[in-house]
Amino acid sequence: MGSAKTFRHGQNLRLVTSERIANQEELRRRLWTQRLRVTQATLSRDLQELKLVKTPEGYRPASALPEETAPIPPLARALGEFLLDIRPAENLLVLKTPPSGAQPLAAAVDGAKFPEIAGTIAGDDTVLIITPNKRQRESLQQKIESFVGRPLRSRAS
Amino acid sequence: MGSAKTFRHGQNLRLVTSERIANQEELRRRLWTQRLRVTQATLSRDLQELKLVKTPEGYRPASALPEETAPIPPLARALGEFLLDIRPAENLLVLKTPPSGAQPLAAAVDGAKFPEIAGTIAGDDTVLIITPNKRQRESLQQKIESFVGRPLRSRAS
DNA sequence: CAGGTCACTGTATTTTTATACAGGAGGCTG
DNA sequence: CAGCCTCCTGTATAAAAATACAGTGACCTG
Repeated sequence: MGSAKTFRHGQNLRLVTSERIANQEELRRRLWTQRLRVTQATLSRDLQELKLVKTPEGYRPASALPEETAPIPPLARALGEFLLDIRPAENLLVLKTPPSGAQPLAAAVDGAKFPEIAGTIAGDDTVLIITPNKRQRESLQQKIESFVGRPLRSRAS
Repeated sequence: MGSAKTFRHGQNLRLVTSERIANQEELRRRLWTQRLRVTQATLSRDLQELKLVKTPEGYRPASALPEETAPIPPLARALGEFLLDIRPAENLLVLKTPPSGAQPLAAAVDGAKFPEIAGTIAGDDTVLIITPNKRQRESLQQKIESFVGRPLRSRAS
């Protein structure tokens, strides 16, 4: 079950950026309410891999590191990690992500070079995919949904 | 002897930014070589006061990290402050703002959690709101307009 | 001067985070 | 299939950081 980790990473990112998590134990309890049963040790590793550092105001991305810019994440991985919701709208498809998830997800989607896609626009937590018409949007939506094994939670925003 | 602390703060800052200090104990040892005899507890307090956070690469000023996500302005206030124009377009709603007004306005709109909204994307002076269809856009538009007591005038940007 | 407050710090301890180690699951090769 | 990886994780523990508490000295104020 390799995808559990990436999904959990996405959840870590979402929780940590959306609410104020004081320590790993608290994060563990929040994940617990989502059926995610992991130990503090695992979260310590997760936070390290996500490059999140502890500040008095919670965990923050350790930006401004001269590190290598991550290569475009393969689509499946990016979807697992970032995709929160899919919202169709006529010839458009809106993908919701955790804060700052839109750019990497959009890059991955672009990289996949779907023929249906006319273009994409990424904000902070929203990716807008434009297709020529509703039919093509439906086709694309189906493909994307098939990539995501798990059900998506609709989050009002 | 109140100035000891200030001086030590300066030294902390100098050491921490010029070489890679892995933990408070190491910092304590470096200070020791300068006749500064303090305990780990004091350094813990110092680092907090200096707003230095521990990263895998040593201690860094928290200011180098992404700002605290500003509390989202209540919708009414944000609309009053930023909204210049409302432009409907089929199932889309374009909100114009003064320069750099789009992000805060979009945050406020997001925070209001309108059910009609599939997603928003904010540029610099433009917020694009996507709704599933024209009907919902009309509904949303009406709500937003009702929030704004004053008449809107189109201003070229 | 007595009494009170405040800022600062150390000691001892608790809380939080990191890690050494081992086991399980899956993949690959011969 | 055996043997050998690699990845991921939990348990147990070590390391690091934060803090409760108490003590000290400077500085007021009556």
